[in-house]
Amino acid sequence: MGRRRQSVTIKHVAADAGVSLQTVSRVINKEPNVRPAMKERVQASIDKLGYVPSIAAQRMSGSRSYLILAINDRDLTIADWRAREGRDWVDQMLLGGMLTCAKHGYRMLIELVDTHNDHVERELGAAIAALQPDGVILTPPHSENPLITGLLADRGIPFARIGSTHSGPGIAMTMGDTYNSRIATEHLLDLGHCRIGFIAGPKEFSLSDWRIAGWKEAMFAAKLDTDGLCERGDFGFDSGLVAARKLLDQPSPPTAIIASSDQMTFAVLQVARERGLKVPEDLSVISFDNSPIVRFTEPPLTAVDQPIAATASRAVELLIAARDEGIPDEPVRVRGELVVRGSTGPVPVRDGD
Amino acid sequence: MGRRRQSVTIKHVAADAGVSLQTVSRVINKEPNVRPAMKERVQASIDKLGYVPSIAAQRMSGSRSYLILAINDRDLTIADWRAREGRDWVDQMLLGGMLTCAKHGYRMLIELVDTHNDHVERELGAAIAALQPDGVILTPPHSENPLITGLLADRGIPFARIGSTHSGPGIAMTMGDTYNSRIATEHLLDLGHCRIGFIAGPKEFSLSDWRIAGWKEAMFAAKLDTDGLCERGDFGFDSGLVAARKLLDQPSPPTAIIASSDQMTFAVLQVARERGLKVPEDLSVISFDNSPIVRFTEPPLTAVDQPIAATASRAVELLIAARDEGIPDEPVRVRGELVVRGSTGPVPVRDGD
DNA sequence: TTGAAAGCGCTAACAC
DNA sequence: GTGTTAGCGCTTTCAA
Repeated sequence: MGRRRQSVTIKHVAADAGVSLQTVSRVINKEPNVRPAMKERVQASIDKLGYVPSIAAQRMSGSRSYLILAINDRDLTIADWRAREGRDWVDQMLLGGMLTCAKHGYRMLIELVDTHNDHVERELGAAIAALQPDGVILTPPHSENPLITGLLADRGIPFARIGSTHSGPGIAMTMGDTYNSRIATEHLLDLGHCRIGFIAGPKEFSLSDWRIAGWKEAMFAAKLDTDGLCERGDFGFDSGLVAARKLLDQPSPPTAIIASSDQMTFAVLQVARERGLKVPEDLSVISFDNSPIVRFTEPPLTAVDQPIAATASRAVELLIAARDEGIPDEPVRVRGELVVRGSTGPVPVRDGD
Repeated sequence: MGRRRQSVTIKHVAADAGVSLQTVSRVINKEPNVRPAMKERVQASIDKLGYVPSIAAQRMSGSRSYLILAINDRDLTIADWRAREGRDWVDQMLLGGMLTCAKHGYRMLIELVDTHNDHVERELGAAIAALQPDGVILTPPHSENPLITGLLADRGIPFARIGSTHSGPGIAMTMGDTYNSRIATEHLLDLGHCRIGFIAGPKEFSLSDWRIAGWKEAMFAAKLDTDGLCERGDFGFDSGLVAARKLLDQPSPPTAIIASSDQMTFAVLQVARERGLKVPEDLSVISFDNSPIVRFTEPPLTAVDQPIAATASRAVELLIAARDEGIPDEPVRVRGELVVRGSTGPVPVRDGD
């Protein structure tokens, strides 16, 4: 195989343009203090020779690595991939992240890290040491893992915490969970629903409670009661079954249910089917996530779309800008939207009312 | 921000262990000619200090970059991501590729390249120059683009051509299209079907014809006629409609149809619905791809599963091994399998027969 | 505004 | 078996 060397290096360009390496470097990095004529001459050589700087060399000499690391939970991600149930969280991150990276000459690299592991630090530390990324994007549940945020802060690497509003190091970002939950609730209120149940996610995720807050906000604004209308699940199907049954077993059951994940919403659908409740005639249902499959259920689900791509894109921009401009000290909010499909309808008229 | 330096370098380890840099390097790279006791001492220092080599530095010194580049078609990939229709081609590549990379201390990086572009070479050349990957995975339609394969061959970078059996540079790999198509056909033959239609992909993809070949093999083996039973589409829904109508408009229409993509299969389903044909009672249908959504149609589709993860994983292994062992000169086949669901059934008994 | 020198962290080549 | 030297391609000093 033989050792591979860069075919065109900064030296070739310098020789071709008849200038020093330094001048070429200045042109590459768009530094000031280069006479336009000089700049043009160097650029011409660059184009002629098809020169592209080696990021390894750039990184070596203490400059940027042009790498952004997107950290995802290993087990969750692999489980999703293997399940092949159409969840496209990773794809949406790539869509938003990669394209924005490309715009700035950066690359995005996905790294799977096991949160529930004693060696989180070792794992992440190794990735950092090996890759020397210029920025890191953390997704839940990593975003609020102090071992991880601490490590990154120590190393002085800019990072974004998606799904976290804590103050502290890094860029706090949310996908507008409170807002999203509120507009979902308002959609149901507009349809005349008064008893709106909510199936929340687990406490470990901050966003679980933000979503509850959005729902309560809307309910309180409409002067409606929320007692007994909130159950918790773990985002999974089975937990959704339990929660849905609890909600619908009440003497005065909800006429609409918002569930904090697609899987839990599927569970609501199943429980409704078991009890002969038609969706949306007897029960309206709204899902969170809006992953591809929600269009293939019967009926297709009205769902809160998580703006994953937009958030990843914004994160990349902020991370790249962090070098020169620092990071915002307020949480950055990227709002989602409600996609109305067939699972929500007017409140049913109750027999005997 | 200040320039970030590696916190623990090979020097620290060398100093801690009281040996030369070279010895540490030898231990890292598992080279022979290091006395076990020495090796142990060095390893102890590595562990103690939590040392991880910088891949930038490794790459700089003419060694490996520990990077594998997976090239995908830009437009197709972005369109899939935006459409959010659950196609998980990229995820499956990551699943197979990333995990196998990780096993060997490599990383996989996705790069989007526009095939139908004059600057393919410039685009890919830039990625190569910037990243200096140790290997490249090409997917259709890049796999058979001579501009791309030529460039890679020139640069001496090992690469895998998925979906290509051409001889020539690089590792030719297939996902067993002929075989897959044959077993799909045989499944239908076992169910008693004799008139089995086939909707192929476009000529630009070699695999289109391999699939036709597999279907014909099975049909010929069963001494059945294939005349007028093969139409071509472009993998898209609309082309599937046209093809399905042509097939079903015949005086003696097929009782089963195999379509070369999920979208074209959906089209078959729709045409069947239009004509009041029940699936699978009146018409059996088999899809290629087995992307997540095929489980959500009515009925769920019997489908040929493309072993994307397994192929990516194998590609990574071969690419990493290429450095020391060279590449296989025969095409590497990774076989898919037929996933039987609800869209295939016994041949219908025709009225009046 | 430009250039020269030093060094980033590591490995290949060679010496011992 | 182990150490020494030189150099990868680039950017950061600093000098002119």
